[in-house]
Amino acid sequence: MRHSIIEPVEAPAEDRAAVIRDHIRNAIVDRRLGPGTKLSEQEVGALFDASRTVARAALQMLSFEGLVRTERNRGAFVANPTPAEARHVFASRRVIEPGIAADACARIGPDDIARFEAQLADESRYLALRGPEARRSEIKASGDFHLLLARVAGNPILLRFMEELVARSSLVIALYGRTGASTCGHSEHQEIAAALSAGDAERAGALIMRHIDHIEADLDLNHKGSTALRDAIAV
Amino acid sequence: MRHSIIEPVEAPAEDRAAVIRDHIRNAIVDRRLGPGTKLSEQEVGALFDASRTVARAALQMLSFEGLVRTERNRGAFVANPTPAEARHVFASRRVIEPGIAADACARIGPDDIARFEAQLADESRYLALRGPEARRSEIKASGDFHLLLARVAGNPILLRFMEELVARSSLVIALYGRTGASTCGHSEHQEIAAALSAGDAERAGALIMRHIDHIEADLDLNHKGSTALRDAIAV
DNA sequence: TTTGGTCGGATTGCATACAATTCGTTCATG
DNA sequence: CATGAACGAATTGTATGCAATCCGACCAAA
Repeated sequence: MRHSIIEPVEAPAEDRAAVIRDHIRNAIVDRRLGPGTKLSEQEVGALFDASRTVARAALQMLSFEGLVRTERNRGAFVANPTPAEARHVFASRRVIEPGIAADACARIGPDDIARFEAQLADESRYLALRGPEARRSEIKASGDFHLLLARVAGNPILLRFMEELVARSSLVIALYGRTGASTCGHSEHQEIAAALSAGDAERAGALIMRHIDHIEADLDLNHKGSTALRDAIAV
Repeated sequence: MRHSIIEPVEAPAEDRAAVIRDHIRNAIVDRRLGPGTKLSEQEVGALFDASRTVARAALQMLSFEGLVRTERNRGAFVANPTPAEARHVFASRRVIEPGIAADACARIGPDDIARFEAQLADESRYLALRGPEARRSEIKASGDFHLLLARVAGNPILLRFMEELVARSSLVIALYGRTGASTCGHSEHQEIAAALSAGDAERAGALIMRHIDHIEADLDLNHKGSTALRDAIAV
């Protein structure tokens, strides 16, 4: 009944650009769109039955999130992070996530714990499956864990920062990931959730830190940086 | 001569929307545009001799930064942060800035130290002046100190986050600031810079934390939250 | 084969026209 | 006087047209 006053009965003419943005972002995070893929305004618009204006707005949003790189008079492309950018992403996560874990620890409640359990169950399920499709879902779920953590922390600003960082991490892993170290990640997620449930903020922070270390250690961030002239002389 | 290859001789047809965005952002941070001010697309466009399309793009950027709130079919307004949002801003800074200070400590060099000194000198200069004009410059310079810190840290992602947080802080201070506690802030900036120069990351982090505490303590975040029905029943 | 130049298609940047929505005003009614 | 409906001005949401720009194909010359 509590919906009757606030929530409109029908869809409130949702922002179409945001819908397009969400679809494309999911496609990028799920690796259905590889780094470097061209995203033409006309094509995107046609795909969602919208004009270039709306498609352009969606691409602009994605460009703010760092998932899409736009070049003037050339168009928008799925971002192709350099190793340096990849390191920046993880350095940012090292700065932010321990603090988020501490906040989450202070605010976590029974229903949050239930959400964590559901999340971990999802991860286990995907982990059991095989094939590229399952692997994509697994990466997605792994990111969702960190977003759940941020949501529990209860700070919308930090949540938005984490959304950006998690999405960019997916791109980085797609580009530089070596193996399925995500299996190792799952048990770490369990430990983190346990520390949170126990209210041990310090331990949760330390575990998160180690977890990020492990994710980054599984990347191959050397010599892939395309020794192109362009990068060599880049200012 | 090193400019001859990379940098174009003429201005490279800079993005006009970004120019508009920067102007409006400065106006907001400098308090020339107060919270709640309507920013009509037509007016903004006319002011910069551009069409609504470009003005709209600029407003969209500012909306992503949290400086402008857009309501569908109603338009864009300078953000009017609630006390809760204000607390989120400072909570985010508490999470991020100590980490930035640590990174800055690890990378700081002689030229950076010189920049800090120049920055502190600027602050002193504005502090000596009187009048609302001087006070605006003072607030701006105070924010610039934190941005310089983030720039020295060398992580573009965290720098962008800090740009957003500093800008929103200005709004919050404009709304809820009590007195000129910024004077107290200046000596703290000096201490922080000293700790950085000495390479004492731990002390720098602790000082930053206390500094943020002091800034927030000078705010009056109670009972100003407009006990409007709208907020009372907000989901 | 490689280098340099020109042309044409395709795409973006921007301005503008039209449709949809909102809000203040006016006015009729209880 | 208070309430509510209806109208109209103003503003935003969206589509589309035109000019500017870029890129690849093609071709000529060394």
